[in-house]
Amino acid sequence: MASPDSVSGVDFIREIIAEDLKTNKHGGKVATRFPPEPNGYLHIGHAKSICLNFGIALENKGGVCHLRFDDTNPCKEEVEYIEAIKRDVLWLGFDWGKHLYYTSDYFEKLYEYAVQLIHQGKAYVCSLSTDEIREYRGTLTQSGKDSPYRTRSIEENINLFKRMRGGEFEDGAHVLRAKIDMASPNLNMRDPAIYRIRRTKHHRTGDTWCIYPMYDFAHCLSDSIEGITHSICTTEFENHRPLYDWILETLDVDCHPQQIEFARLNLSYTVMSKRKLLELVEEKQVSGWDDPRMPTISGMKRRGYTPEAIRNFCERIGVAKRESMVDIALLEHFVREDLNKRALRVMAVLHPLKVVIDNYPDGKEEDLECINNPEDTTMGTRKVPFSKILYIEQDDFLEEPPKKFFRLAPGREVRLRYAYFITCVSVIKDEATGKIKELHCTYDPETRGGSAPDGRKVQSTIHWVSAEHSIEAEVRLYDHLFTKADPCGEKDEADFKKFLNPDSLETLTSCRVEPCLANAKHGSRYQFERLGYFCVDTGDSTGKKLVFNRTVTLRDTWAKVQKAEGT
RNA sequence: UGGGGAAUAGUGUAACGGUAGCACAAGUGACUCUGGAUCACUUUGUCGGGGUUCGAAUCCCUGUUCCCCAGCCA
Repeated sequence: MASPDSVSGVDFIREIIAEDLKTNKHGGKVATRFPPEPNGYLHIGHAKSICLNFGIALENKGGVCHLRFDDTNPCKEEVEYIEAIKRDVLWLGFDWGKHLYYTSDYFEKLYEYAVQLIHQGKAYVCSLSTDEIREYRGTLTQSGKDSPYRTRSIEENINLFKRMRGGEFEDGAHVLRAKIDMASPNLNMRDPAIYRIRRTKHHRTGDTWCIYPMYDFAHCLSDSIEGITHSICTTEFENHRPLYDWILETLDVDCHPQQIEFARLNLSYTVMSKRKLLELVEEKQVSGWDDPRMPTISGMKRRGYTPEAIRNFCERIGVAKRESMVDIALLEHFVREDLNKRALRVMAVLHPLKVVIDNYPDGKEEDLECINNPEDTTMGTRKVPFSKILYIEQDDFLEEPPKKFFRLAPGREVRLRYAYFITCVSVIKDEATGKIKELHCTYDPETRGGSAPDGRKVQSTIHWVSAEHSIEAEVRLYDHLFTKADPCGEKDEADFKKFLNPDSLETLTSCRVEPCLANAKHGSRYQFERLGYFCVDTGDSTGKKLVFNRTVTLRDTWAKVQKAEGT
């Protein structure tokens, strides 16, 4: 029996938060955080987390969400990533306001906490080597054994820890460990390392430090310092929660946030780990982190996806604990849904086929009125030039049309969108190859604008551009990055690259687009009628050479028919 | 018997002892100057086995499967 005020239909995390609010657990406050490590670009999986954390803050009165860079490992982190991450979060539509933090800002405090732990007899300096520590840790089924350094006196530990900070030791010589339980069935509790020596320049603190806190130590305390109420992370950290809680309890801090774990997002036909994505970037399998085929936020942005579409997607997939694989078709659905409402329609011919209108006067040209967006008439109309010689799509003509093919064929009449009805009268082929070179058609002057006064119907409407007036453009067609829905499903982790899709990028260099596109701005999005959504590439498009990225195709029932017939 | 999680249409996610719902995908039809969009309709599901109950996806027992953990990564 559901109580009338029970929260239902929301995810389990929001349910917990609503309950906490009701019981006044955190004094009515809601503070979340998004804590990326600046060691790579953000991807759609991060978008899920961003929407969750910032979304929760937005939904609750007085709620806040901090952006905190978890920069505790100077070996892997770079400022370039920090800037990229900030840009991507903003682009997605979220704002941390004044709440921008860095774990490195807490290094001094964290050091003091570590000293306090030593004083409490709850941490010690261990001088075992990495290999020895591993040996002493035991295995999943066998308990570990105590380090011989576990019994060092507090004074000795303090002295050693100070000298670690002072730079007296080489990397790896010592490590500070929490003194918990080497027999714990949870390996994270077997005296985890909390500080290690790294004589590496940090991108923010420079050479100030040569010891750096580990994630487990830094994260919970950073949350606590910032007054976070709900620390939301992914399920692989579930095993770390006892340690998270142990540190905050042992140190007796005022603020003890609740860690809650949810399942990370997996998307079909792509990979979702910064390590793997970095590998693709470094091996030049893609042009960079913002390659439009990448599942990164910057890649999707360059591809033409909108923040709204991504947010809608994140909302729709929900939040739960079970491992799952979301169909990339769902993401594409939200992209289409959003773009359908807002994208300007234009005509573009990707694979041009020359068409001569035999009975159209030489040298004549006229401007025909076209609707910019039938979904939104406030977007108005534009004039598109028409003339005797046109280009249509090669796919829109078949010399021997199968039964369900409605487009142009010898003797058949179709409509040129917003223009005239035309009838194909002859086909000119290359004598050597047999390839169709051009079509000759006649037009019906009575059908100007696209409708016939006698009311006769045509089976289809095709798009076109005027040969003389259209401009050349390069168009990049993208397909899934991988050929396999789950490229990481193999036994061998490294095998994912076997499934890289060799056809994920097809570059078309002789496309013809409407003249109105001559001054199209970087990133602006269009629907090329009957083809899909495209945007002006921000990287390579110039005034001299227009470059478009295909964001996503239109739903294509003809393609479906063809597939069903096995052609 | 290492420990920690999770199992609901093809996919994802609701239902918190009371009609298994929603979205995508798939299919059918209507409409259409985009084979687009839109609209209507349809197919498909509670991991297995026991039990409690008038009634179980939900509670109990039991089995199975999948994921995570042996970094001085996060």
